Amino acid sequence: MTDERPENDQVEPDFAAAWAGIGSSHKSINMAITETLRAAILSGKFKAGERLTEVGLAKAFDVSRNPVREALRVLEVEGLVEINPRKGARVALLSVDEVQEIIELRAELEGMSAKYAARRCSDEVRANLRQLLEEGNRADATNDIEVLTELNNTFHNQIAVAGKNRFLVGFMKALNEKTQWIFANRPEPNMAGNWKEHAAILEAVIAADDELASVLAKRHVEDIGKEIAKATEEQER
Amino acid sequence: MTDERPENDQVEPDFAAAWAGIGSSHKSINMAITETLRAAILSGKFKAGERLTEVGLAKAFDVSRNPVREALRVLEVEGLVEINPRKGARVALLSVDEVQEIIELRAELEGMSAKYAARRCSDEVRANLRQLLEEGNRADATNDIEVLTELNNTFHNQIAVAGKNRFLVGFMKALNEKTQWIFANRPEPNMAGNWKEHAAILEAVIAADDELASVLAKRHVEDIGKEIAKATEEQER
DNA sequence: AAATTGTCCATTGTATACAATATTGCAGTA
DNA sequence: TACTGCAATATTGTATACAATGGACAATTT
Repeated sequence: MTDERPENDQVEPDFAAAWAGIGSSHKSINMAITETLRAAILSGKFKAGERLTEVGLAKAFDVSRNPVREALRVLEVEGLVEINPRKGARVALLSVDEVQEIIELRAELEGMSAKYAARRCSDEVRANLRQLLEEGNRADATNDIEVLTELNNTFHNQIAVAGKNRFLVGFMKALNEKTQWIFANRPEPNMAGNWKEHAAILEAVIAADDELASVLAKRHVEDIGKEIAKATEEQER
Repeated sequence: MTDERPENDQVEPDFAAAWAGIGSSHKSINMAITETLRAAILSGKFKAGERLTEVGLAKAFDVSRNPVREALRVLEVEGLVEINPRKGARVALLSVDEVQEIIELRAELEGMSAKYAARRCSDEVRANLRQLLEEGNRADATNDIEVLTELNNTFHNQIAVAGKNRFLVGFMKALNEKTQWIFANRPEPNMAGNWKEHAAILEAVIAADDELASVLAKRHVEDIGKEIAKATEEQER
């Protein structure tokens, strides 16, 4: 090719503007559909195994089939959709074994994240975690469920990010989404005492006690797994 | 009617034939393109950061842009391609930090896999691992590089599968691919003694010594990381 | 009745067409 | 020279069209 491209072609590192979609780069339809579909699946709006026809979705979104197809391909890679060539797409199914495997892996990764976070978080991140801890304690004291579930999510994300491994963050995000999905397809489990565990982990991370943070985080996810198992059993009856 | 399809209706593993459209009733073009592109990127046929225009690829494959677009979306989720809305796709870049993070995470996951494999592998799997060990030892003794690199790949996969966690297998596959990619973009590192480490891990797994297997596997990947670091340094000069 | 075949319809796979946006090249100006 | 404005071009985003496949079901055969 004649065209030798200069290497300093990087995207402007102004995240805020890019994120807000202010500049020229607004979201394309296929991305919007991907996000909407993902949210719909994770929240249980589509039943597991339900068929997802391209025309059906295209009509629902009032777009052509192409953006829908692209979204489905993406969601397939993410494991939320299952595509059989020339047969179509369905919402993926999670077997009981797979649920266990998700929890098992998440427990390990969450422990790893907490370990790294305890070792690596800067003073600034530490301050953020402290603030998160206090907010959570307040919400827990007043039993503000709404705020608590919100803080629960930010908790897991902050720990992961503080661990400073982008790929670990990505994997954890995927597994967290799947956990959310599992919950959406089961009777609401008992989340009482959940924040107490989060608080203990946060304190360990803030204190830079990597070993304790790791053990607590791992056990925390295993506890979640037990709740899921219990909920699953009850569902079977 | 006129053309009776041959009874041996299996998917022909010969990519050329499938590409020619002979067995086109099974593999769709977008999948074939995804695989071809993935292999091309991982093997370094495309330079990191290189632009991937839809029309360019479509012409190269002699297809329309749609299958190419779908392939690019998939590869983006896998982290091999970077798409900027309305600007196009390029081969993703791995920073030095990201390379380190990949190795760090791979080391942990490989250790985890080995641990699980040692605990869980059935007698049948154990027998397979024994066979793999012997084959590898033979190839190592005769210094058969070709066979060794092949066995290296099967080694990592077998350990992962023996760990009996599908999601762990998936994550490891992604990280292994990225490692392969890293190697493709750097001077060939020194792989001598590589099989020796594999053999030690296999022996530990076969002996159901989970702790040893875990430590050895983790260290093995860390050694690979050191080789990469060394190769990177040399490249900088 | 069971198995087989043929036909229709729903759906996916791919190509083409057009619209929207980004990039490039260049004329004109200070 | 350096720079701005603007047209020309390249490229992506989306819609539509058509071909190919698969499944359901009636008609036919055994």
